Amino acid sequence: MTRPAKKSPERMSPALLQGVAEQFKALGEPSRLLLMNLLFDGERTVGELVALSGLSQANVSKQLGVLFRTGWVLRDKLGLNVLYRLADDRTFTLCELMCNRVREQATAAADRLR
Amino acid sequence: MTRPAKKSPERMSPALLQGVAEQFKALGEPSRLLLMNLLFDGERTVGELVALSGLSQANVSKQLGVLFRTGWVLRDKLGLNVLYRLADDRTFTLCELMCNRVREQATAAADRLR
DNA sequence: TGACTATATTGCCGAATGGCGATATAGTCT
DNA sequence: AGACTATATCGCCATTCGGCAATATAGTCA
Repeated sequence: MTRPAKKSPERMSPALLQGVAEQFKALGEPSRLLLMNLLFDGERTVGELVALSGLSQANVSKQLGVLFRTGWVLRDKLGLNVLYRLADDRTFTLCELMCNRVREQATAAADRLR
Repeated sequence: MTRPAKKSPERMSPALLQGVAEQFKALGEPSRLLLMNLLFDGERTVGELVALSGLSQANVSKQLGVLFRTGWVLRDKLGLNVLYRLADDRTFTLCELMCNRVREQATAAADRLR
């Protein structure tokens, strides 16, 4: 091995690797991302999210469950309703980062076709 | 609806939603995350990644293909070898963000058990 | 109490996906 | 050319997972 080969910054433990992967995976689904995006506006009940998203009630409830278990959203019971809201400020940073990436890739792909 | 209900900042288009989801999904797998982590040290050939990761050659090649197609890594042929390297500086920011999240969740969970 | 409403859960199915062994491809060396 | 090496791809299997219809749960109201 004659190439530079920087010194390792820090090897991620298998457990951390698994944990981080779960976080990413939770956001790696358009339906869940849509729900997160709707929650950018503020807290919403499940019913509101069903109406706004066009997804089925069962599906919305299921995907919210995933987001809740992975710690991306919080919930409060309010009478019959359940209010969901974003749990982490970093959500905005994250999504902006990814959106920029996707947009850059799109323009790069467009340039490649010229 | 009597709750605040902020004005929508911006609705993500279905295409953007899909694109962002693909980005997240690509990182939502421990094996791929491990490869990315190994590439933090600098560029590596497939063979080196196989040795360092403990994954099979076929699997490493496959997962690198996913990371390449989603734009997370770049590759250069060098004789018989193929050198892979990270394609996006944001990778570091992203992983740090997620790692912090996971660590916070772990300590929070630990506190909850006291 | 019983009727009603909002949400969660269950069972199911089809599609997508990670991993493996085997094989194909492409580049190197003599 | 032929032997060899590094990487990519293929076919397969087992598992995971999104979505749906139906049902269960829990809270409200009269």
